[in-house]
Amino acid sequence: MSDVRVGAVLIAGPTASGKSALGIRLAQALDGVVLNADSMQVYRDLRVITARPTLDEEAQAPHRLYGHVDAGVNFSVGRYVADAVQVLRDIEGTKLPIFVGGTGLYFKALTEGLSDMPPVPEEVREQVRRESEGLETPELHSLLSERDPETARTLRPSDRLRVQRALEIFAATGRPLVSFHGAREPGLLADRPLVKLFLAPDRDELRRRIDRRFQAMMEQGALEEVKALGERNLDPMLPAMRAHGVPGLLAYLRGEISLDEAIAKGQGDTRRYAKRQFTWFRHQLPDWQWVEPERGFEAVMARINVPSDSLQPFDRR
RNA sequence: GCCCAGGUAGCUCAGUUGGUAGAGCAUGCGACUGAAAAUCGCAGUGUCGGCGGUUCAAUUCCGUCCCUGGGCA
Repeated sequence: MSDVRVGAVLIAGPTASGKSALGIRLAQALDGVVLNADSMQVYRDLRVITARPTLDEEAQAPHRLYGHVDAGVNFSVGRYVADAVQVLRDIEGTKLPIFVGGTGLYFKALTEGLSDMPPVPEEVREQVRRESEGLETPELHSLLSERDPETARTLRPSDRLRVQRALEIFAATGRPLVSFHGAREPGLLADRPLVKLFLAPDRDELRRRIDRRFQAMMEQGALEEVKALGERNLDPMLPAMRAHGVPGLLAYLRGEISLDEAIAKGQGDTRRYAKRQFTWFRHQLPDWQWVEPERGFEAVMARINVPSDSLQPFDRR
């Protein structure tokens, strides 16, 4: 019987590819816990608009790292990994971790690790942000060139977010961002046998599903959810405020665009994102197994190779 | 029926004082180390509404027809 040597199952794929349902099914079949690996489904305030599992779905299998963060928090990969460490510690030896999500960077951090960089204090972030206000991105880049030419050379002068991040790290540590690169901490899951699956639906079909799903979200109360979020008057730069659908629906609530335009924007943002997800996984995580979504379950079971009547014991080393 | 304004990339439009055309968006491809559902780079495409005429040369000028929008009747 089962001398299963699987430390974790990782399920990725573009939005609307059926990952969540597969996660639940696998958790039930393998006595596992579904761990979120999606940068937006962590936010408490957003459930409908991020297609986070419903209460009903969460009741069908243990779920962790879903909706555990306030929308006012500037969450990040670093924090995500820290949270994942905790959860993994909790369930170690009792349940099989099944990571499910669409955020490639989170999966990469989990499997390949991040460089050890000190967190940037909030004051420093604020200071850098205040300094960049009103400055064009290329001007920001020249600023970086003066302080940290080494990192500046590696960045496009138009890439505002990365330029800003480099400025923050330099302000916080006095060291070039790139000086931290190279050595990575070992990934949280680095030493375990993993089953890594990317659900790859047909593009045209995916596009249709994305559009349909957005409509369904509207019927399920997406607008009310976004309205409540808007009433918190959070900084529009916060990640949660950027979730697909949120900017458009907020603009609609402010009377700036029509509801149809807001919906079209949400759908378009999601479609373009799905395309980037294909690119990310194809090149950044090339060793993942790509399967059609319908074949996800059997693909995992085949790799795990457990007789279906004795799914219990796992050797997780 | 008459008058006016239009018909150019998948969409919205710019342009060529006559030498076969371009931006944004969309699409495709790509980059990616603490905002990653973010941020950013590259690329393609056109019977320039149809048919005639003038011209060495017409998407551009002329004629005519068709279509769309507005106005008048």
